[in-house]
Amino acid sequence: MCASVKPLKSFLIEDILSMTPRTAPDQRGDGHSRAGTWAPWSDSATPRGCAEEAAAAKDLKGRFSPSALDLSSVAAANVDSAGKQKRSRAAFTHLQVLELEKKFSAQKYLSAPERARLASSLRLTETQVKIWFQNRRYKTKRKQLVKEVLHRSQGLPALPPQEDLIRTSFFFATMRSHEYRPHFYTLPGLAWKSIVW
DNA sequence: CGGGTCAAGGCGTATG
DNA sequence: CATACGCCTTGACCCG
Repeated sequence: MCASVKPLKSFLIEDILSMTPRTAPDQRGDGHSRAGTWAPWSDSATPRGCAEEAAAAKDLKGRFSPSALDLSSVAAANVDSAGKQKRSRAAFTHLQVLELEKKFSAQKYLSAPERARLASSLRLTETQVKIWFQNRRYKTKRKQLVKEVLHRSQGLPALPPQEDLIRTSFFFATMRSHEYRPHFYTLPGLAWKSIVW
């Protein structure tokens, strides 16, 4: 597990090695994290597997510098000036995402043993794998919905009424959820500005 | 600086 | 009751 504390822009080895273990990122009161599998430092005081993943980490849509060390499962947070813990956001490596996508294309849901296996092989926590699959399913669903709406707007066959209703309501729920995403809002005539999937 | 992306947070719900 | 899921929403980060 290659963890880091923010600012994430620092990829210096000394920065990373100087980190101290922190509390789990998902000490949440809800079901997302009850597995309690967060143990990035569980079997070593130093990050493991960073070197071999560093190359793969170069990509990540060019977000990180070429010299970036692996930021996978960087479920780290630091403390801001107000003394509050800053929320963290892990950045999975290209390799990890690749494997997750591969698995996802094969199956949309994982059993607990499968999740555990995948998590350990990718050096992620089970919670991270679980959340990734959840987010991935939702993303797929959203894409699919918008695609259908676009198709229909182009005069393709309509869905059966009931299903239609469900999907329409879901669509507008999606619209609501993207209140701050103007590209969802040029709806009349569906002159959508920037749907890029 | 605004907008896009995405991991994670939050809440309601289903299941055993 | 514990756990996982769906459905958003938030917050950190990146890019143009």
